[in-house]
Amino acid sequence: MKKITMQDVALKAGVSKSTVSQYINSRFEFMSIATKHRVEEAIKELGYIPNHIAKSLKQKKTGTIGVIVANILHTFSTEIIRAIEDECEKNGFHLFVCNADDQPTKERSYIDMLVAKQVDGLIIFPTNGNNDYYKQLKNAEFPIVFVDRVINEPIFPTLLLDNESASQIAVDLLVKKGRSKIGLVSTSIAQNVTPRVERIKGFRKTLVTHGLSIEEDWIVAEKRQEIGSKLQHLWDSGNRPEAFFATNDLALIELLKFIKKNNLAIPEDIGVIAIDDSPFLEMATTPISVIKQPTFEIGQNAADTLLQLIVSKDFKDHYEEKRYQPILVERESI
Amino acid sequence: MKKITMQDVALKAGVSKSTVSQYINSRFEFMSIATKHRVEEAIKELGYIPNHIAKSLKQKKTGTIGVIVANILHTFSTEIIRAIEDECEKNGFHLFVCNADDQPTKERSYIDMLVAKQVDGLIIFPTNGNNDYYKQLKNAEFPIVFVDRVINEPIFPTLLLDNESASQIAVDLLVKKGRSKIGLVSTSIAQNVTPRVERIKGFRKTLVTHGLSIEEDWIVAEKRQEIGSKLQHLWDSGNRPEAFFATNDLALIELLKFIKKNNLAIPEDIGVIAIDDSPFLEMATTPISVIKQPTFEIGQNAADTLLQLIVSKDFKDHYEEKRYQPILVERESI
DNA sequence: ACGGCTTACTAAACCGGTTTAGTAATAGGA
DNA sequence: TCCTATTACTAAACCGGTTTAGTAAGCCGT
Repeated sequence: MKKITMQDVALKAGVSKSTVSQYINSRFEFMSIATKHRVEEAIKELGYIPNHIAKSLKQKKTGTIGVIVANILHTFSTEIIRAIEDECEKNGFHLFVCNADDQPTKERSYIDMLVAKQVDGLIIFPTNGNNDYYKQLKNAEFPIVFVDRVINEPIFPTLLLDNESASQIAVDLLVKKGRSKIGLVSTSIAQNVTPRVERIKGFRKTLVTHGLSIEEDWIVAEKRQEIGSKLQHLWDSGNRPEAFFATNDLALIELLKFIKKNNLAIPEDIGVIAIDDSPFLEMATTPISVIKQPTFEIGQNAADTLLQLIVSKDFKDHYEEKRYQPILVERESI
Repeated sequence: MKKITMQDVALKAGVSKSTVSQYINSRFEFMSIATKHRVEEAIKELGYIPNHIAKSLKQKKTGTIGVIVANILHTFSTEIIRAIEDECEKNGFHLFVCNADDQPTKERSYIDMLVAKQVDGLIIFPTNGNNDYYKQLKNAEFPIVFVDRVINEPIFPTLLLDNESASQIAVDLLVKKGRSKIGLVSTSIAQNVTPRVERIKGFRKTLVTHGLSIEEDWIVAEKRQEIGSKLQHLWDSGNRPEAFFATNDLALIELLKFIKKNNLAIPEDIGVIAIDDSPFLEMATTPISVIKQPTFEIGQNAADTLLQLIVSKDFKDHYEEKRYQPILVERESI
């Protein structure tokens, strides 16, 4: 069935397609009331829907933004995306969301695809394996904002949690509650992922600050599927921490599975604190204490920063990282 | 900075842009090796990235699909979307995902926006307030697949859970475990949302099948924010069920909050079963029994059905609903 | 009455890639 | 040597909306 175009509307209304375009874009300064009504009627009668593809080709903008997430399984990622979506929508932009699964090759092909689709800008949770390509895009003055992770050079605005601070808050609270034997659970740092690396660093620093020794065996940083067995091994060795600090939600899930499996009571047998929240943690039998990221604010700022870059085209040589303060939500698990 | 076009590449390689287009589209049948290499070199040297906008205008297809979710807060929605994404990606399509918040006006404006962006098809979790518009799109032979909810006429393929069966499985299990006083918790049915309505219907039917009376006060179907107080009221009245059946994950969250607030033990003081799962339910102190939807299969089939409709353009007058069997995951909460 | 300015509208070029019909050169067979 | 078919490549129209420069009519002031 034939698609209705402006030409069809023009013929129906007895005007030119330029006039129809003026009408569609609400440019009425030099348009008579009679013309206005005829075009309006024709559009209604024919059920005309504009084709944004043609408009985008001419105007060299699409009103779309690409978001490339390193690992969408993290709850905080989807929360940040929600905020980005809301902010973009307010400004007439829509998102393509892609999940790179922490793979640089996947990330690269997504960047290519999104650039080919002429997105107006990108928000990337970078995997850290495409640094040269990021530079090329910088040279091409393509608008990008990084979120959650830092790359080797600050060529684009970068927004992320103050990770060391988050760890410090966690350890400070554990110590305050009388816990001095503290373990840490993380997903793998093999790829040098910023939050994980920084959180472990913050953990170590704060232990030292409290005059506590660092028990290397109590730091579990593995692929998700291996966390459980590593924790079991540690537990069975007899030299056990009194509490665990999980550095993200996926690590927490594995930790809770381990705790369940060993029939441990929280906080009697083992204390628990984690970074990132979930609705279920609040209503667990023992509600879990967490350190939240201000995900809404991060997402909103990321979107605003990108939209500003898109409009202004004002590219700086370097950008200062923007760090966000973590938020303690103290419940009953310590 | 000027964007590189095929014309630029053609000039650099000493060929026409038609030749470059042939190269880009891997049409080498009538192309000499020398030409091939010259074009390849030029593309590499200039860093040419194709503009899919121009391509889409000419070919009248964009390789994008719109997904409009009625309420993205439901975990199963995001699981279905993940499956749709995976399947679309295999076939070279990408998604715009929009959240209608159960509002027909929002849904309508998203449909307009996505059609204007020339998406090749739509997957909609329909809100039930745009039935005339769906018909217009059917008449225009625009490819659509509905998921999770049924509208008044079967004009597009529709995939959803066998909701009554899901409720039956829940009630059957509760009865089997000796529970005869059973309450139900749901989010609001004010908008006649298919799953909620059908699940309550299935609940009633199965109670009757078991010779159990239907206690109207024990059926709580409210806006999410009002569930807690309604449950409290019911509980305080003294006439209490032995177990609750939550018809979706958001209702379950409110139920668990209520249970927590009243310091009730699961399953000693109250039994719990719900439709839809979450990682945390497995590792709760009392792991919660659930009835899962085969979300991956539903999503994959929805994507395949739409892609087939896009390619074949074979529109039928009517379509049979496709119902998916629920899956019981029996844990310890009954 | 005439000239200049404003109003109302329009023709056609453009955005960038696709595709089709056309052209030129070459090779092979009669 | 000539004719036909194939190979290799290209010019230009097209997709649909935007935008700019142009045209015509009318109004106002001199």
